Amino acid sequence: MRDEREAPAEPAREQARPRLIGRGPAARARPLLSPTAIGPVNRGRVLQALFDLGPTSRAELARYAGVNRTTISGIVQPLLDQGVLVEGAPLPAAVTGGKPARPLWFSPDAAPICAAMLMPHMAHTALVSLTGEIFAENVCRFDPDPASAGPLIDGLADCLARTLAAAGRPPLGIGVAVGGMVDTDSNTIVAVNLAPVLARYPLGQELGRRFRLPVSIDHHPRAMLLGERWFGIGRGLRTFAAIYTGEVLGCALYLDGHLYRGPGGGGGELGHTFVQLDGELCRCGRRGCWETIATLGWLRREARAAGLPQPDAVTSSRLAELAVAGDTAAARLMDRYARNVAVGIANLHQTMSPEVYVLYGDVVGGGTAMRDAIARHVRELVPPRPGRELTFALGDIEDRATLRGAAGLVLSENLQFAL
Amino acid sequence: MRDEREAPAEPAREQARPRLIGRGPAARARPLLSPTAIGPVNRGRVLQALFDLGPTSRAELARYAGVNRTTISGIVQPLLDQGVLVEGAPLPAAVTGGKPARPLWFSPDAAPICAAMLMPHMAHTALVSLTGEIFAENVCRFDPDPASAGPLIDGLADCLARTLAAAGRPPLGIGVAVGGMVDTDSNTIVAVNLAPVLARYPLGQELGRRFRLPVSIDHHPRAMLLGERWFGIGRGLRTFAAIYTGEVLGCALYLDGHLYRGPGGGGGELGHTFVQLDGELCRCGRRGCWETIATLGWLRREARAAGLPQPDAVTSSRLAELAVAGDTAAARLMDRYARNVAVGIANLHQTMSPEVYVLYGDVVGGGTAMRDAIARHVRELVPPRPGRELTFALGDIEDRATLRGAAGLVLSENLQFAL
DNA sequence: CATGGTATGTGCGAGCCTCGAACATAGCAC
DNA sequence: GTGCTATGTTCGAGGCTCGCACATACCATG
Repeated sequence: MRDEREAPAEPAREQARPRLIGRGPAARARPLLSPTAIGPVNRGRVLQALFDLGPTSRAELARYAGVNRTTISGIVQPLLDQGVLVEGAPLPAAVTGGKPARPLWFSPDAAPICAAMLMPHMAHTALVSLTGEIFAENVCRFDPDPASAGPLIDGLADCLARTLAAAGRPPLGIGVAVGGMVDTDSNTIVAVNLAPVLARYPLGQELGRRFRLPVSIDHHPRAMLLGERWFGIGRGLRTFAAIYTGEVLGCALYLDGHLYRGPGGGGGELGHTFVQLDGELCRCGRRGCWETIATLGWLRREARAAGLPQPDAVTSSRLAELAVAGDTAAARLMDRYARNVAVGIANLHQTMSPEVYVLYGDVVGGGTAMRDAIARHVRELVPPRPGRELTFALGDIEDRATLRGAAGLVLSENLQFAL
Repeated sequence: MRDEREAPAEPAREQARPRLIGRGPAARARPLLSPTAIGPVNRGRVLQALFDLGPTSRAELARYAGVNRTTISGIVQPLLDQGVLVEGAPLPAAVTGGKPARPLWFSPDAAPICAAMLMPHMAHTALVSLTGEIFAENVCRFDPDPASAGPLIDGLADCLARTLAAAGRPPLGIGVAVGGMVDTDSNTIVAVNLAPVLARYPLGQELGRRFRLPVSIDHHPRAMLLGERWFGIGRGLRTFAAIYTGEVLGCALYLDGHLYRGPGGGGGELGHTFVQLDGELCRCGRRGCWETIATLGWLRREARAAGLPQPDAVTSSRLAELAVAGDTAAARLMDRYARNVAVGIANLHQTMSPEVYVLYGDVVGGGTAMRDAIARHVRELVPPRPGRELTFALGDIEDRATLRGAAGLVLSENLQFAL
């Protein structure tokens, strides 16, 4: 345990340095800006703006970014020459006249991104174009309970190799969304439930060695969030959250224009926050975690208690069907489930107050009815704050969202120059 | 209510723009960098580094920031000429020889910052030097339950005027820490408990008009956090949290090198997150908020139930005294209180995982015993994450921390060019 | 069909800022 | 005194954006 010091009572400054806490010896300031750094940064920001706006002319981009048109031309021209961008057909001019604008957009022939999801029981790989299309998909299933990480990694690598073979040109990089804890500083898997052999596996390094491409890995809710940020509802938003529901709960945050990764890639482990201190025993050994009331485990126990048919196969999707068919017990259970999910979202909202929540996993099966129920409960559970609104959206189906998210990892690495 | 859309199933891009959610018409990209912008940004970062490191030579700053020595000289020279910085006595050279370094530090004659705290019952103003010293303090008390905002604002303004009269040169600006909700976009008070007349008062604008100085306002936990970031334990940390306890709970977050302010200045309202869904009724009308178990209200009710003397005057400080004196009931209550405080911190930790927590308000009175108890409970309530450590620190006494924090608001405005 | 109006995209020189190399400075050790 | 080391400064080179002027392309009107 590190020493725990108190703020001094004496005038602060004399021995300023010894009082610093928690800084490694290699601590570095945020680097200063240099004229040469401007280029890549601005190129990244222009491309971000393109993602956020869709096909856009140079003049429009200049207005959006608040810079001179010539600046945009200078940034964009090399990208056109390299074939990253293409110039679309001239748009009809506005009624007021003027030279018609030529929108810029990503070339279908630009380098794609190789995306992968790695789950305990399967791997799924694909190429993702800069326009968000998914192609060259490959899937492989793993034996349950493998004795070592080898077979899983080999399976994933085979899948990746097949997918990469379909790429016309070398992709920008490989992004992997992992169904478990990931240390994003070291590109290493920390632990995967149901696949303990993957604990501490240096996945980034290993894939980089095999394929000679930059590799970005992260855990899967964060990847989904980035998929949304680059290709989905998150485009142009400054602050939003992704919530994954199902057997477990997951969460990721986009705050103030940046994916939030806590120290060592922590943060977002909302499933084990307390919502009922003396509640049910959780898998983590504590009582009353959000996971004890907002996962499929809870739902199925309650479905059995309510006498629903096939309680162990109940999902939000099934509940919604039953409710539509007039099963009032199912409708009641669905509402209670929605409220339980809403509790965790409400707590998150009080803590960080993002503007938009994107829901993934099981609750997506419940459709708009489920989404609206969750939204209603969250609004009821959060003290009103005048002028602030809340938006709830249903995310893509799981694999699609995750693959796009894995691609988003690579994009973020390439475009979001930290500064 | 805003419409709530789903991610489309078709290839994403064609009608990209209509799908954007939650963007005002004036949405702007992060601005591009320009050569002229580099100057102020780098100056700000060098000054930040000075705050973080204490008195430091040009060469050391250059190493820390990873830039050429000449660059630092170029940035620092104008600041020396203006009298913001001064060159200290040459430090003895290292054993290995070399020209002795001349550390740079803030001049005692540099422009100070005018800091204020505005609470329902009082105002407290002071000048804060760039070295963190507090002087020219003034205090005024308000009548309870005033009929209008006028007298409160006049009282604050009088206080400010007296403090400003003591300043040798015009201060950098006025920072105000407000004991209530603040909209930092509009520099307006949203609401203050116990002083409803201040609701929606445009404090920033009014003080700017009266004193012709830049004004920054924010709610007081966030100010305290910034005080720590610039003058205290937070120097050089990338991610930490401030937790205020007492009659109410407050919280502020410094994430990845930035103060977190949610949309419209929201976020950090941890007091009304649920920790016991069927718990006590909270002032907010909901049940089981953290505030129902981790404030002085709870503590005093329990003190009465435990038969402690003068239960309505119990504080952490008093509890600690009793416990030291051998009162086991007090010791037990103190531990329960510490655990209740720890619950909210544990939830925050799961959500954002900051490295360091600085505690303010009532629990500071409980001293290291209280801090250690809270630390122990948090560590017990959070699933372990290998390699991550948690640090707990006691903050300054309240007014001091808050005034420095108010000064920190102005510094952040001046130095932390958003970018 | 010619003309004026409007908006887009492109050269060109100016200005800002950092960088590297070379140099002056100031202490230590022998 | 001589060599060594590290700090701080001088100066020219290079990267990037900006404003201005200009070519281009379409509309509306008479």
